[in-house]
Amino acid sequence: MNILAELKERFRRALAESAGDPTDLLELVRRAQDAKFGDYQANMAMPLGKRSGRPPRNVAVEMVRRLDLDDLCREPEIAGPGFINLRLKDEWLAGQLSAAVNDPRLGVAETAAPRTFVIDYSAPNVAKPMHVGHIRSTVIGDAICRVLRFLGHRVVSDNHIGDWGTQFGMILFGYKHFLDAAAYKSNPVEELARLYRKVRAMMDERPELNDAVLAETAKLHAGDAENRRLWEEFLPHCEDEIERVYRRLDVKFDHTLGESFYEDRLAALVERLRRQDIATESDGALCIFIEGQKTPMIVRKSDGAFLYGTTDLATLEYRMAQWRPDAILYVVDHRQSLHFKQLFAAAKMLGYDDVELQHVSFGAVLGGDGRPFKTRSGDTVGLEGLLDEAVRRALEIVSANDDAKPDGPELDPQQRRQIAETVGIAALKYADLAQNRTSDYVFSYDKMLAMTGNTATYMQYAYARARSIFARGNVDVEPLRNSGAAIRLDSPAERALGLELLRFSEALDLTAADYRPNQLTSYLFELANRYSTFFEQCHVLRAETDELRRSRLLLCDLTARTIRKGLELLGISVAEKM
RNA sequence: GCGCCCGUAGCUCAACGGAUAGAGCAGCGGACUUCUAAUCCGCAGGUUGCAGGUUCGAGUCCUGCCGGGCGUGCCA
Repeated sequence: MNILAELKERFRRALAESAGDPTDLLELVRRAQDAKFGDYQANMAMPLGKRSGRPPRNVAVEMVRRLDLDDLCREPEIAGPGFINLRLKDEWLAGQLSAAVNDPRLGVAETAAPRTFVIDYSAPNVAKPMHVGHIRSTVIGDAICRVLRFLGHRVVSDNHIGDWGTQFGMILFGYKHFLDAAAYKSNPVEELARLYRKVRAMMDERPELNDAVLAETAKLHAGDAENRRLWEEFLPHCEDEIERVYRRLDVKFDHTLGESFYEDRLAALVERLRRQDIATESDGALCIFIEGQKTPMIVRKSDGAFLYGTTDLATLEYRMAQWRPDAILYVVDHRQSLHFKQLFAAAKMLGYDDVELQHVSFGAVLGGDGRPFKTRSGDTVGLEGLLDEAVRRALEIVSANDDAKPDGPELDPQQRRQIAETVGIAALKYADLAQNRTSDYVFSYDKMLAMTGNTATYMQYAYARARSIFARGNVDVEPLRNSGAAIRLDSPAERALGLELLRFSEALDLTAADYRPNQLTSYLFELANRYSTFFEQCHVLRAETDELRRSRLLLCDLTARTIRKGLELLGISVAEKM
């Protein structure tokens, strides 16, 4: 059940008699900002009054008279200039919760209008080790995939890795001049990473090396046998390296079609662009000039080489032909907004105007000096080191907490390590997911690895506490769910929790609408918060009556399942004990 | 120069044109003989960068200014 959708439907019927499309007005039905105004509110009386020249309060009164809400709401109240405040009936809430108890989807319906999405995210340069800057795209993109899929959309995730650019020129150059053969043999990934860093550092000191590195890249692109052979040898190692990180982050892709996959399509594409007069020559380069934009998108350099815009255009064509998507999302940091503007404009010129092309942008990660975080700067925080640090911190807290349990520790060292891995990685992911800002943020261990307050840990803890009640009380949850036991919402804490549980569907819709996982983190935080209050105030196992005990157990069960599902959709897992 | 993004509590951030701008962290004060205190309850903290404008209503939209970030024809 999506309460908001149901309320909108009721208002739609009430508005049916008035002329015009009520869609905009229905957007003014929303959750109450403050609980003292009720559960939901409708704010359309003011614009309607304006439109018709009548006092908004009169409009509101008439609206209420036309509304048919008796089954779900108490008598609506009109307040202020014409706000219509709605308070849901406890019996109706309880009935909806009972329905959710027996629904594997927890009351969330699949969309009536499924779409096909291609989602482009993560996309690291595989020739160099992943660093902290890669987290955001990977984690946000993965969460968007999971949410859209759960809502019933078709999702194709595609990791457009950088496997064909200058970075390979750098390791080719490094391999030819500075290879430690023994190290390469025993751990190729590490040795390639070392070579990358070494060449990177040397280029900073001696710019004249740029030409030599570019020459290696050019030879690769031109089909030089040795460079091609080496590239084919390096690539699997590079992919192993990123795959290890993805496994640890629990991130999977349907496809990994990197730049090199499109290499042999570029010449034909560019030729077609030229034939269709979409691209024209300027200063020796082949350019697409876009209306209203000063700088063109260059698709072929004056030396004949193609650029990443060319590859992206070829990639877009391939995706359109292969998957016929309704939307392609690019989860990439905001610094590339001009590039995407150009790419999307060029796609339109090629006739792709039936597809939603979205740059789902986010701010860059800055170093401690406030400068953009770059691999080349000496103090790079490698992604794996960051994961290790998160897990290390989590282990300290897990151990301290377990040691402090009233009946003594209940976790063995192996369990503690597993929980620390779950909690630590979750903290890291959550730091990115909880943020809406497109502005940059300064890298900070403390911020990324925080485990108190609005963090994944808080929700995982709420989950573990809810689950432990069933273990402690020896309650078998399946029969309880099937028992048809009633849910009671007599106390404020129970009612607040129950209402929040029924908002899951709304939160997912909000998340999908603007591709913003922070809508889901906010919801889960609020839910865990309501549960924590409930947990303090309402004793479950020692409830006054058996009926109340069963009702509260069902609330615990629903809370646990909703938190687990919500976190799962963010790519975060839970632990049964913490 | 031009373009895009951002200025909200000490810090990090929420807020779909709607009511008295909300959280977390940090600070202060309470709550573990009671289902896990990674928690809960309370207090304090704001001229939403500045100045105009549009609107019944502006943190949100428009204009100008100040401050910051990013991008800007042959890197990705």
